[in-house]
Amino acid sequence: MPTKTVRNNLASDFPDQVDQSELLGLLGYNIRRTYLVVQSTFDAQMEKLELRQADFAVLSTLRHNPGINQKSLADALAIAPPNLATLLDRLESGGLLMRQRSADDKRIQHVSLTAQGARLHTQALKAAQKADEVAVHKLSAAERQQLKSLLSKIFAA
Amino acid sequence: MPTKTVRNNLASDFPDQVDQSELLGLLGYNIRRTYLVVQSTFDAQMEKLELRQADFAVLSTLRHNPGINQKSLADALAIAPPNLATLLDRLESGGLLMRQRSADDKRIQHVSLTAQGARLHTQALKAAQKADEVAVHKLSAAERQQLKSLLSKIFAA
DNA sequence: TATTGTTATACTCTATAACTATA
DNA sequence: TATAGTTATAGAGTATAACAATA
Repeated sequence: MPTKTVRNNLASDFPDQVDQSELLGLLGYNIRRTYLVVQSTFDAQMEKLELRQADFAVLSTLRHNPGINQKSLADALAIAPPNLATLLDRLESGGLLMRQRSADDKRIQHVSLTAQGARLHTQALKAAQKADEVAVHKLSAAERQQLKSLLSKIFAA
Repeated sequence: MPTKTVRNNLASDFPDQVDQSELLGLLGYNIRRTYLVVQSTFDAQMEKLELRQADFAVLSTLRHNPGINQKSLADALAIAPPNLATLLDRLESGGLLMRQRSADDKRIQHVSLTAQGARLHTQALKAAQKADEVAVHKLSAAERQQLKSLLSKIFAA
């Protein structure tokens, strides 16, 4: 094999030799890289339903908390209120949810899924579970539980 | 205490009652929420150095792989080449790194830190380690190692 | 023809300021 | 005065297409 060929491949072969030990020693970097993988797996599974990550989080929360107001929804999902407003506009236009002004306090909007929204949530949940399965298929059930427990210690209030 | 006050606080108190069990049952969502926390902790620590997450990843990789080419750097850090090009432009303008056209293959740029870049990297590493410490302070040393090991099973090739 | 790197561009996500209507 | 929600907008992050230079 000619030396030239080896030299030509040097650039693309280099990645295997890249020393990333410093970055990989940082938990934050491991979480970042894991998030990138999980995110793209999720998006791939959810593509056919035309739902984004935040959309699914909203559908799921509405399914289990019908009539929740937007402030609570925004807080629970860590979405800024202006961004939630436009997200809800879009899902409402698509017939997935309804907003109802509170009679007690007319500032408040109560949000609920429509029947169509509930049906889509059922499908979306399956897709999300499938994405989870694809992303963490290398982990045993015990390891998955362990990972969830460790992560929740970091982000829980 | 008047009933009215309680009713006024209902909206903001609702979050504590929000049922998020479905979302929290998904590992992907746990990783997403953890990433948000870690990211903002990192940004807070790195703010005074005016470095973004990808900037630090580049400085770290250059420190340990001087003369690496942009293709390898892009692959190693999962950054798209056009985005890496502009990122390097910015760091080069700031005097943190140098690009040197390869003599063997004039398509290739070899990238290295300047002395100033190396000094900034040293400070940035301390900030990154501090951010790690702040984010995962609730975890024991054994748990941190365990978490790192579980995460790397998900994102490693 | 294929590869490295660049430019231009667009799209999504996120953050902030200012406004309304209600309380 | 304070809060819920909205509008408008700006910024950062990411992705793609097209190109120049070189192999």
